[in-house]
Formats: sequence, structure tokens, C-alpha cells
Amino acid sequence: MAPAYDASGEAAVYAAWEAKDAFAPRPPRRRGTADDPEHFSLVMPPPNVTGVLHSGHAMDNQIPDVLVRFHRMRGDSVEWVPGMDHAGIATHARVEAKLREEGTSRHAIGRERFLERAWAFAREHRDVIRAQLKLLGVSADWAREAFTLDEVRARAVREAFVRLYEQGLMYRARAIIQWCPSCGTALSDIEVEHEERPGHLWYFAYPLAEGEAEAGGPAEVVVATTRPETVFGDVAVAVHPEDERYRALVGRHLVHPLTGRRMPVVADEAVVADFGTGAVKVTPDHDPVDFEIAARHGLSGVRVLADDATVLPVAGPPFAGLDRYAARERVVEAMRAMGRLVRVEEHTSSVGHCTRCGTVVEPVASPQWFVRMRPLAEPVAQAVRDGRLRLHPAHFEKVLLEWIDNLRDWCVSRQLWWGHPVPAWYGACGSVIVAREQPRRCPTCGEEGLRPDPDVLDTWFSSGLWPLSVFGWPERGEAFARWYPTSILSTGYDILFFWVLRMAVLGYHFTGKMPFRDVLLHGLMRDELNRKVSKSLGNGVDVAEVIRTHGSDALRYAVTFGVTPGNDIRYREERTLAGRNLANKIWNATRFARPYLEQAVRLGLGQRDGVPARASADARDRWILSRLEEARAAVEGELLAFEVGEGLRRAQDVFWDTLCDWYLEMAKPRLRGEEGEASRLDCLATLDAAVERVLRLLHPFAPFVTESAWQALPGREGLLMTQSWPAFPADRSPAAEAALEPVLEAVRRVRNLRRAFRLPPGRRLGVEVAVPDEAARAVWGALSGVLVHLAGADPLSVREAATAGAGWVTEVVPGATVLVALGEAVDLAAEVGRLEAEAAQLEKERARIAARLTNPGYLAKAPADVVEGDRARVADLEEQATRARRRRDELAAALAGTDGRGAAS
RNA sequence: GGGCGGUUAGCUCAGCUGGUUAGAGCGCAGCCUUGACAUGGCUGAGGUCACAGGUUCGAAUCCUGUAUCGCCCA
Repeated sequence: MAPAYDASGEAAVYAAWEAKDAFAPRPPRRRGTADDPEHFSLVMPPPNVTGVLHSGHAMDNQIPDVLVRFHRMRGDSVEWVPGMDHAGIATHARVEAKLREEGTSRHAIGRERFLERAWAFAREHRDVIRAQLKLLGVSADWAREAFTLDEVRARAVREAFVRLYEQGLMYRARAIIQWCPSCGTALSDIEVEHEERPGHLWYFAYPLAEGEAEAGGPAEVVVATTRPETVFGDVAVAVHPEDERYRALVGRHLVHPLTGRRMPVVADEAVVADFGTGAVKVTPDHDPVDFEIAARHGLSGVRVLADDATVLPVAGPPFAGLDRYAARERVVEAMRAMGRLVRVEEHTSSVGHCTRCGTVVEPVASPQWFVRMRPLAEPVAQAVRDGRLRLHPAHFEKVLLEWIDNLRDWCVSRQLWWGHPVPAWYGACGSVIVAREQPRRCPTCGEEGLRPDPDVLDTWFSSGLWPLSVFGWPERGEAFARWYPTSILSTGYDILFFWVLRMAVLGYHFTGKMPFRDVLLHGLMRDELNRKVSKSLGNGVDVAEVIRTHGSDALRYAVTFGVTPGNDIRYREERTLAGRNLANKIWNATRFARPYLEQAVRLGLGQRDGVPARASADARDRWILSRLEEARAAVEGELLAFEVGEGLRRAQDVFWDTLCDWYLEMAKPRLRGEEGEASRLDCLATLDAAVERVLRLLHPFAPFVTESAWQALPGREGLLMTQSWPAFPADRSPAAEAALEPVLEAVRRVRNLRRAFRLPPGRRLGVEVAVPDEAARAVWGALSGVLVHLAGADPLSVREAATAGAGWVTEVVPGATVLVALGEAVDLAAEVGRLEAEAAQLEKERARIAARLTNPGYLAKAPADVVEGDRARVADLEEQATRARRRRDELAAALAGTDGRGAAS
């Protein structure tokens, strides 16, 4: 094995997994329960075919991959479905941009050729993205890879559309939608981002019509608007019904200063009396509130702006044909010239932008297809409320419920070519036919050659069906029966409404079951400066580059270590380096162990499935197996609670701190035979099992390096990936832990003294351990090699009581007093003082806990095990304090008999 | 304006349903070219857990308020 881990071998490891078909589901090796079934399925959030690998994908996929690998090892039958999204608008934009470069356009080449180009683009990108997902180590079932626009998914989309239509939950209507003039399509409300923008509020005076003014009454009504370019669409002025200022004007008419249109003054609850003048112009085709007001008062609207946001001919010269912003200026000028501009105020208002291209969207009345969301979403809210659908972290449940409360219908039609066609056809007689397959003739008038709906569906409509469609729905085949509903969904919280809610809505509606039970929402990846990663800023982390330089496991570490569900994480190079360091450490620990494991195998002491071939009674061996088992249970608990970050921390701790820093160091002299043949064989057998277990434990968090390391070990066959999870509950040994921990503490104390007394590291130190208890003394004796090797104790003696005097420093640990020969460096008086302080410290801690134990409220209310723990601790501290004091007294007595300077014994 | 979060070591963050001597990674200081690893080892410094009240036998943890930063929605 090379002296450093080389991540360039990762591709070969992935290829080996694929060659062995390790990602395909296998029969379960475990009996599940209702709460914890033995089938574990999930769908991948399909990456857009427009993108390349970025840090979001790393989180989207490496987090669930940890869980997936864990469940697989645990013996669950695992199905993880990968796939990609056709990304309607985004792909459209990319292909159109390319056409523009070639000097042509989609309209010039026509729909058919455009779609050919789009398909070619998608195919090419899918290959790239698939390769990139493999770099991430994603262990998904590629045999089931799906695409949101392929034929199977198309069938699901048509079926869903038709059923919703037949159930009255899909309808076509003319309503205010968000229109992106740049993308040339309608958007759903959530594809619009609102942003506060400084602007103006213009006040225009609209005169009363001839004969409508009351004697002594006002001759005009002043209205305020932020969008003067829409005045050509004004059809009325509205006031609040309870607004005294305007009560007399309701029912009278005004004349529009620019269009000359006669407009009624209407009273409507929707008017906000304290905004502007309290009188608002009503422009039904360009404002959602006005649209409703108009509907209530039987007014029809006038559309002013074209699809490209230029003013329509209806405005007449000189306005027609102007861009909306140019028109705005011209309208204000015209009003001013006519003396109709009353005043202008600074005003910040919320302006909607297209999430795709950033263009200011225009609310316009337009005939579109809508999904009736309220009745569909209510069961989802109910499922959240009664715990059938759980979000992690849980506070997103409130966010989701709040959102559902304010839900509006979902505009699903898009004026694009790339996407699922709306399965609707129009007859000359005006009839609308919605069908799964193209109808031959109109059922009403019998006409043939019906006109197909030119639009396609919102990409999220097909994504919303993803957990159904990937398993073949509407056919309910074997896959569907086995894997739907899925177990978990892992995705970013930024698409909670876009995707998660829609999957829940559609999945439940069509199957009566929520498509998943637990939703893990991870945060967003931010750059080092905590900015959101965006294309325009160009601050995205080049994930492929990170993988190339540091390895996929290092990246995985960066997106999982210390990460909590729902919290954003900041990408930091140093975290990736920490991951690389861990990978290297794993590699090297294995490299250290390998020759010994070869010996073990040669001696017939090779582990089997994590079980040592030889049972050892040595406290060190039982201790490492106990600590590994403790860690395994902890990691498992964290992963079952979806706490991937915490699970990694536990796995790393036991590997690095417990195994490498302690067990391997303790093992070295034993492996060299310094403690006899029996101890060497015990150690060989235990080491083999311990390495096996720790690699299995680490595998979900660092799949590549653990697999490579494992492959280098003797006596292993197959893949680490498909080994079982190392659960050995019987190996917990509180006795071994209790025996070894004080020895380790003694090592730490001696090391600490070395530093405190500035001794050269190589210097051997005489150590005497006084252990009053006979059985414990035997244990210390058996473990003396630990002090010799790790603390440099030489000579070392273990006895019942301390004999050393001046020149020795005393450390009190549980059950033992450790004396270290430091010779002339020790000032006897200072040592007495040190022990005094130590005794005082122990006593203070003892008193603190003892005081708690005299509190009747505490005794009555605290749980028994907590109280018991405190009692034990008090006894322990008391005993240690006593020993410290006794030692102090002895030294004080010695001090009284000398000049206070000790000599090395 | 409504809603939801964050505020813990120099930095980035863990700390679950209240009981720990408050942790990690990185950074920092000192020592160590000891045959797994300097992508390493050992030791150490560093925190009145934003602030103010409250509940409780006991609060970083629960409640209320304040400050401040951020996100979502209108």
C-alpha cells in the first residue's frame, strides 16, 4: 500500500461496485417492523439536464447515499432510483441561445427540429451528469434510471392530467398569471421572486364625466399608481364602501384623460382605503386584485401589454409599440402636459422577477390551465398534522402548513415547446377535449383534425409525479407495489413548495398514500463568504475539481461533517482538507494493520464477518471491541434519526481517537511480542476484527477509501460495500472499560507532567502505582505495558501503597495513586501545595454534588439513575480526595524533617 | 406587515425530548524527522453559551421580552 491515500483510484472502485451489480436491490437480511420496515426506497431529486455537477448535488446525493449505504449494510432491501429532469424553461433557454449563436431561432427552424435539438442537448447532458453522479459515489440503482420526459413518465403525466380534469381539479380559465416577457411564457406564482424596489407613486386626476359633478362637490378623483403604463387598461375607479370621502361618488362616472373611456366609480371591499388617495384605478387585465374587482362588478378588461411587454395598438399613438418602461415615462409626461399629474411620491414596492432570467414579470390576464390546489393540499396538511408525513427538521412542518393555508391554484401551462404537451384538443365548435391519446374527431361536432393545445406543462408537474412515475404508475406493477410509497425523501428546503409539496399532493391524490414518510430537508450550500451560490455571481464550488484534487470522500466529509438538517452550510476548503485527512488516516491505519492481519490469517486467526477468531480476555482487547460497539450503536441511532453529521462525528471519534490513538498504540508492543505469545495472538485476532468493524462503520461516510483499504486486506472476499453492518451488542463490556480507563488517564497525567516539567520526550521516568484494591492491582499489573510504552514509565512498579518520597510527583486517578519520579525538578513544598490544591479541587466538586444530594426536591424529582450516578461520583471523588490528602500529609511530614529539597530516589 | 430561524472557543459549527467538568474541525502556542500516517503524534491556551426577566431541586437547553443577523411569504 502507498504511504498516502491516492483518491485517483476512486473511479476504479466505483467500476468494481458496478461490475458486481452492488447497487441493485437484494432480498432483505433483516426482519423489519411497521416503524422500521426492511424495505428502504427513495427517489433522487432529478438534477436538471442543463446543469453540471455543483455543491447542491453533492448534498442532494451524498447525504442520502450515507443513509442508503447504511441501510444496505444493515440488511434492508434498498431501492434508490436515479434520474434527471428535463428542466423545461432552462433547457429551452439554452437551446434557443445556441440557435441564436447560429443566427437562427426556434420559430425559424420550427417545432419539430427544435425538439430534435433539445433532445440531443438533453442526451448529451444526461451522460455528463450521470458520470458526475458516479464521481460522488452515488450508489443508486442505475438500471432504473428515469427521465422526466421519457415515454413512461409521459404516460403518467397524461394520465394524471386527464384524471384531474375529469375530477374537476384541472381547469382552463382566463385569469391573471405571471408572465415573463423574456421567457415568453406564463409562470406559476412561486416561480416569481419578489423584491423591494425603489420606485414612484404617481397621482393622476381623473375628471368626472359631464353632468356627473355635484354642485360644490369635487370635479375629479385622484388615483395613485405605480405602473402608469397600464392606464390604457383602466375601466373603472374603485373606493372602499365605507370610505366617507368617496361615498357620494359611487355610481357616478369619470372620463379617462388619455383614453376618453367613461368609467364608473365602484365600491369594493378589496380597496385599501389608506393606500394612496383611497381611490384606485381598476385595470382588470393587469392586476390580480383589479381582476377580481372587475369580476364582481361585471366589468370587462382591456389588455394593454403584449407578450413582449410592449404597448398594444389599443393605446394608440404615440404609445403603441413602446416598451413598458418607455411607455411609463410617456404616460407620465402626457399626464403632466394635460395638467392631470397631481404629484409624485417616492415609493418602494415589491416587484416580481422571473426566477429563471431575472426579468420583471408582468401580471396579465391570460387563458391557461390550472390545478385546483386547495382540496388537493388539504389531505397533505392533515397528514402533517397527524404525523403520517414528517419533515426534518420539524419546524418546516409549520412552514408547510402556513403555506398550504395561503395556497392558490397552480398555473401549469407553459408557452414552450420543450416539455409534456398539454393533452387537450380544441374543436372548431369550441369544444375542449382532454384525453390520454389524441382523439380522431370532435365528439360534439364530429370534426376531424382537431387543433392540439400548443402549450406544454410546467416541469414541476412531471417532477411532482416522480415517485409514482419512476415505478411505472399508472401501471401498478411489481416495482410499484414493492417500492411505493418510498421511505424517505432527501432534498433542499428551497424546493419544499416547488417539489415536495407537489409530490405529496399528487402522490396522495392518486394513490391514497403519501409518497414518503420522512422528508429530510438539508440547507443550502453557500460560498466561503456565506453568499448563496449563484450562476451570476460565479461563486459556485467546482465540485468536479474538488473531487479531482481531494477526492470524493473528502467532499462528502465537507457536506456532512457537523451538518444539521435544515441548516445552510458554508463551503470551506479547510473542511474538505479535514475530509482528505480522515481518508488518509483510514488508509494509513489499514496500512499499519495489514502485515499483522496477514500474520493473523496465516496463523488461522483471521476474523470472520467482524468476529475475532480467538476470544481475548485482555482488557485492551475487550475495551476496543466494547468501544466500537458503543460507537456502532450511537452511529446507528443517529442515522436512523437522519442525523448524518452527528453519525459521522461518532464514527470518526471512535476510529481516530479510540482506535488509532489508543488501541493501535497499545497494540504495538504486543504485536512485537513484548508481552508474550498469548498476548500477541490475542492482539492479532482482535486487531483483525477491530479493523474490519471500523471500516464497515466508516464505509457509509467514506465509501471509496474504506473500500480501497478493505480490498488491500487479507482474508476478505467480495466488496466492503455489501458486508453487513458490524453490530455486536454482546461485546459491550463496562468492566473492561472501567479497568482500562484509569490506566489511560494515568498515561495522560504522566504526559502532562512531562510537558509541565519540560522534560525531553525520550526521557524514561520512574513510575510507581499504588493500588489499594487487590483485584484492581492485578489489572494494573497486567496493563503495565501501557504505562511503559505510552507514558515512558521505566522503571514501573505496581504495589499496594506508595513508598516513594521526595522527588516524586503524585497524581490521583480513580482507584490508584500514580507517582512519577521527576527528581530535582520537584520542589517538595510546591508538591505539597499542588496536592493541597488537587485535594481541594476534588473536595469542591464532591461538595457540589453532595449538596445536590441533600436537596429534598432533587431526591424526590430527579430520575433514579441520575441520583445513583451522583452518589457513585461522590463516593469516587471522596475516595480520591482522601488519597490526595493522605499523600499531602505524608509529604508535609517529610518536609518537616528535611530542608524541603527532595532528591531523586 | 405576517411567519420561521440563528446568536455557544479566534473562525466554521455540533450539543436530540432540561441533570456533561459545555464539545468537534480548523486555527493558535510549545515539544516531537519514535518504521501506519507531518494529510501525523503529544501537551496546552481559549467560552459569564447575545442580553434581561421567569419556570424548575437543577437552564446553553423550556417560557416571556429586548437587541441583532438571516430566510420565507405578502
